[in-house]
Amino acid sequence: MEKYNPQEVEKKWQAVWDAPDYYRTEIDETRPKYYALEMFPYPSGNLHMGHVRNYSIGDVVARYRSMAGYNVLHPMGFDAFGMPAENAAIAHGVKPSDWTFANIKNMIAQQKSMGLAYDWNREVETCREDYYRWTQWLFELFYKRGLAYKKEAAVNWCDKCGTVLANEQVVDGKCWRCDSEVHKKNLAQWFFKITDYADELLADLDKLTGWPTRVKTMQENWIGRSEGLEFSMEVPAINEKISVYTTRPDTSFGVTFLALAPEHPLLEKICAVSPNADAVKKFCEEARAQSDIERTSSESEKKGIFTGIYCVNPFNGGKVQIWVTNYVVFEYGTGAVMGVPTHDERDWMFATKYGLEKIWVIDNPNNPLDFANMDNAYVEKVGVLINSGAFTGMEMHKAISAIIDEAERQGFGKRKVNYRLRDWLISRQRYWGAPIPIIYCDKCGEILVPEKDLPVKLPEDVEFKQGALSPLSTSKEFNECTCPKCGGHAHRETDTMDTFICSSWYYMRYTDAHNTERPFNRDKVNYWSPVDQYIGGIEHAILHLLYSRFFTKVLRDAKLLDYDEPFENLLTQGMVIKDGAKMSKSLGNVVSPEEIISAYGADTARLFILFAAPVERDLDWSDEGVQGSFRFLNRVWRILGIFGDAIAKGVDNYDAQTLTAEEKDLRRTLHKTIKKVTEDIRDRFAFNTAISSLMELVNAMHNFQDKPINPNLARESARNLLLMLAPFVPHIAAELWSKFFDGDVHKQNWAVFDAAAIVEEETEIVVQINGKVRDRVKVAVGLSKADLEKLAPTLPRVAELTEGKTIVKIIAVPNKLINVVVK
RNA sequence: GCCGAAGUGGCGGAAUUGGCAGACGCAGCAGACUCAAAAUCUGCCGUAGGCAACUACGUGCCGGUUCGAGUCCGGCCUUCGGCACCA
Repeated sequence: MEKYNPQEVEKKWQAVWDAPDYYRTEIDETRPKYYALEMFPYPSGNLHMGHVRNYSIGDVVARYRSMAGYNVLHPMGFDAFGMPAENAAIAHGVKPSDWTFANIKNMIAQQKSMGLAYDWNREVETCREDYYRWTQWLFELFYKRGLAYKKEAAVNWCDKCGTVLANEQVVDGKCWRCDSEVHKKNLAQWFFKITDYADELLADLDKLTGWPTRVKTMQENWIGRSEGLEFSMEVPAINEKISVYTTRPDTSFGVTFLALAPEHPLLEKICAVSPNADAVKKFCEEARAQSDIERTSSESEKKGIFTGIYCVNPFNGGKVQIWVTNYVVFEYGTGAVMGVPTHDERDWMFATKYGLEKIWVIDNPNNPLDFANMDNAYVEKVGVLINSGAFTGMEMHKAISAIIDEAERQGFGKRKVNYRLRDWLISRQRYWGAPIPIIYCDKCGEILVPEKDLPVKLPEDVEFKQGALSPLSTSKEFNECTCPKCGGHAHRETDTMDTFICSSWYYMRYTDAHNTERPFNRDKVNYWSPVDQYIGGIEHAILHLLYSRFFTKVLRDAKLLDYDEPFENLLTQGMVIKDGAKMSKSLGNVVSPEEIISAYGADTARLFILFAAPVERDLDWSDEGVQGSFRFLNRVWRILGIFGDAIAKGVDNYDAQTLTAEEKDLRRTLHKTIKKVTEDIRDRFAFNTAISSLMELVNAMHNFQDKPINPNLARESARNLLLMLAPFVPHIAAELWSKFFDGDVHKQNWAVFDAAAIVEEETEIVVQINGKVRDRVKVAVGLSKADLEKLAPTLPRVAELTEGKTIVKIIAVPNKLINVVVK
């Protein structure tokens, strides 16, 4: 047989697979469905190794399921709106659309060079009118359901990107994309009301048994649910009430001060009567001038100023000083916090610094506190109330609900659940995104663009200036319009939508990619969804995965679909690193997929990347490792060449009893491998160990390279080896299959495991003395516990080593081991 | 501080249910083939001692449970990730 030439083989099969309907997928009720999905890429222009890893994993899953009898949906598309296209326009004067479509074309060619089994008929590009039309339609759906609203707020602004950002896009006070510091700006912006779904987004994490706990924990932290009491305190001096939120109502009798955020709206009235008004105003201004990083760091010094005004603790009538502080966050809770120095560390520090009163209200009954000599707050969740009126003597957890009940009975407070999660800011002051379909009429105000007028198309006569507000506002043609209601003068919203909106529903569009009446048909989306296996990077643990869950729940409530969660199982792949660091241009450690594919072929690249590390862990790139994978494929090629004549002579159904002992060993290895590879792919995504067992099988076949082999066994082992290789290395598997077998390897049924083949008459068991391995013996399979116990002392090695000692007991595990315990 | 994950040879990693630690691969060493090289094939390859059979030690650290622990329990250490002035 000629030498393995990957370039030739891969070109040949890619041409076959590129036929228009080769991978066309349709609804088929006769087979179970399986939706395999990799996170669609941003069209940067070139695939990197992270993509290669992502798609290789997805392709194994999809190809395996297809051979295992499932009707598999495996689509691909492009998350095509976004900043880089616009930056290219600013830097090089190219149109963002030209730049994007050229990149997509290039990336599709690269994906095809990997031999991926996608149904390209369903391809989605979010920047095309036939897609963003429905993104706008969905915005309108959210709007009609009261889930899209515009409000003025202090929002996150990135100077470098020239746009606002969602909270999820601010990482450690910096922009997720360009890493420059984000600051607050007051702007009127569009929001999606994700907080309406906070409770369900949290509760349904329990349904996601196929998700890594890490991701679920991250979402749980992000949503940040807490239960407590919200109650109001009278401020007699201005005849107003201030609302406060606490998760520790049991400490309510220990309140000695009230801390307000500098943004608190009642401060204006308080200042009007405060003897200290000028200093308070100055303090607020200074605090608000601080950056977000300074404001929210727990290391920053806690500062405050007394307003000179008091409020009343409704539980005991106590007089409470009102302070303004730099550490209370206005956006969370009510922007006002009750100060209990004795049972909160931060309040203790603050009260100590400013000499405020400390009242102990909880004691530890197991280990009473020495109040006179305490130098810290008591914050353990063990205790009994003291100094707390009618609640004195009550266990603290009981007291929490009793005190809430009392506040509700008296009408000054109520049980309250709070979330850290904020509404999703979706406006962007950028060009290359889906325009928000809103018109502002001079007379009628804010109006949705009528459905028949969608899409609101992106204009081309715009200026891309760095730092300019909303490029769309520079297009007069776009900006000026007439009111769809009264026909009068109106103008358009010039912001576009966050691209995370586009990516929140693309996996639904795949199920019905060419629908011109709706985003997708309900029956089709219900047939294919949820996604059975979603595969992507951990960096989307919160952003994309939380937004998509939110979208699914809203669309369910709008009766567009009938399930609660979009992604049944989630696999988060590790990064591809080299020399201990993420591949990056600045470090000069980038290995380009094109380079590897042209040198060794896509099959080698896929095999190496799947073999070198478990999918969830980071993968260290190794050029020697790649060569090892290439060697293995050559080995496969060679042994099948050697087996060639035998394979041709063999038949598919034969009596395995006619095999020699050595041949039976090979057949046993073969069927053990079928079992292991099947379970590793199906149940564990343990591709590395699946491949290692395929290597062992090939090693076992190699034992016959110089010996005659039973043709039937040669045929059986070659056949199953190729079936198992097919999902991992599709080209070489297809080529070798076509040499020895009929049909298309990828359209065969998956390898069938024969339990009878791995049955052995004898098995080797381990003989231990006091838990240490001292011998191995061959015994009949299934030899009973009692027989093994009887056998043990008769073994020469046991007799030798136990001489002069007493056998205390013998532990026997059939087919595994005997352990002789001696003294 | 809270929550989560991880720690095994020179390296990537395996050991799925408490039962032979180090599968498979990489690197390395030795040999075969070759005029030679590449490719290929064969063997060795945790540490220490020993000519060897073998023995002792060995899965981050300390302790425990068990006939038996990489795996279970208690207490730490280190690394990575998330959240964090959230009341």
